[in-house]
Amino acid sequence: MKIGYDMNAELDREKKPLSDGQILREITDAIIEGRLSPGDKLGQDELGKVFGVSKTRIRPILHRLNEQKIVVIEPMRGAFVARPSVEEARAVNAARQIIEEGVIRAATRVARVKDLKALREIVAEEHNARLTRNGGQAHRLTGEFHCELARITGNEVVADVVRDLVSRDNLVVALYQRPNAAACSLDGHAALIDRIAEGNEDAAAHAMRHHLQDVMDSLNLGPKTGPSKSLATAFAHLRQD
Amino acid sequence: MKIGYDMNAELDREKKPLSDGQILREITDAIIEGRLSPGDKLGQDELGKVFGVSKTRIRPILHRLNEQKIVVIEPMRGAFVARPSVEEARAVNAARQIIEEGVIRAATRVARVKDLKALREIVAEEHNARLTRNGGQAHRLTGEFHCELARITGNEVVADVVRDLVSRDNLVVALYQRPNAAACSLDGHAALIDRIAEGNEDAAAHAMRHHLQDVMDSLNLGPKTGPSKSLATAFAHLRQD
DNA sequence: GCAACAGAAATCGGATACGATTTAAAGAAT
DNA sequence: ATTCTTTAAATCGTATCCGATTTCTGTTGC
Repeated sequence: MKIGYDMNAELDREKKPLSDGQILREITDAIIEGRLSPGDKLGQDELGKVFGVSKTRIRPILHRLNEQKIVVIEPMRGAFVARPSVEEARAVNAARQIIEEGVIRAATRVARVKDLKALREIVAEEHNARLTRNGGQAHRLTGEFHCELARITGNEVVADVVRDLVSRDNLVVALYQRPNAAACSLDGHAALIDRIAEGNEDAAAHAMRHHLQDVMDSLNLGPKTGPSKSLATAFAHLRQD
Repeated sequence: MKIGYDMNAELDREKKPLSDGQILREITDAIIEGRLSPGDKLGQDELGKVFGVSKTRIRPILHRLNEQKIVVIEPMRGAFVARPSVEEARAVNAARQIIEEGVIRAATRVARVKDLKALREIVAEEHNARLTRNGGQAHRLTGEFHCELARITGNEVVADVVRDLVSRDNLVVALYQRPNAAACSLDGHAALIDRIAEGNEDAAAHAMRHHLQDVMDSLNLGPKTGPSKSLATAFAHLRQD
């Protein structure tokens, strides 16, 4: 399809110069929510058309996603939605077991009552989301629990690292979808809070490792290839006709 | 700060299209080795001239450094060498204490004889570098020890996280380094190896926390402002006349 | 009929060009 | 003389353009 300058006439009607962060979020959401499947091509020009910007702004965004391991870039070929291997999925989970052990140990040492309260609040929200069949929200809150745990350490750097890992793990979980299994995370989180409340550092660390391992075991690590969808349909909600 | 005027004359004669990774390495090295001081401006055009490329390739590199917190980017103003505050320095060190505790615990569980050998090898190199008054090399190896420790876990993701943290900490140390103090890291590393060899996970974790704390305490956290140098002199070794 | 090859179309990576914004400097007024 | 205003210079962010590489397609040969 040939594009001309007359198209801008329609676009400026609803001024939409999306920021880089918004475009990034749109793409990541599209991937995590399954509107884009692993292996799908992310053409620079095509994405530029979708978001109404030039590929000049698309390219660095794709590189950022590449650093987050959400997309892969093959030189002179283009960008594609990452197809995380089973080994990679295991590696991310193992990394979380290693790093979040240190995190929960530190959190256990410094946790105050209000911190436990915040954690319990998140678990309660998780419970509600689960009851209302709000899978997406529940999924998000599951990650939020671990981020909040990192926040308890009072260390912004640690929180950032954990957030990145959780985000990456979210992608893995979304791709290796689990039909129903997710309740285990609720019990796991409650157990973690109890161990922290007890001030038992070793027990908390042990519980964390097992909790993450449970999440890993609940995944379906068989070969999974979803159908490829077009970029236009994946971002259909952005269109204005 | 004035720049050199004579540097761009003979650059077009050379045939050296450096890769993005090489340019990235050059800039980070220049910052960590002190050839560029915190607050120095990193002009896109100027850097492009230095490396013989267009600013198109410089910009994403600066953004990557920005994500690593080595440079800061102020919108519509430009990129500058990061000037980490004392709080930020403490935060990075604290993050390492938290995360590397998990790392050394995992490493202690799985370490084999060859792994210990590799660690001792690095310590030996550190010792040599210290003897030959090779401060830069010693400094680099100090970080390499921790990266190797992360590598023992067999987890690439963990290794990447640790590498980022070490790189960031290297910048802090380079900025707040006291003239002489650095020998403590040698003894600290040796002690860490001993604890790992003993298989004593708790002792290893304890030693790691104290080792990192020692490094922190050895810094001079008073206000420190180094002299600004020009980009031309900072990358003078790249010139070929 | 199928495989191999050649040319065309498409797309990526990079350089140049241009408007927008900030910074620096020069000039006028009190 | 100092300060405020205005104007010029520099630099950033983005769009457009161009060569290089890949992929697709149509043809040829066996």
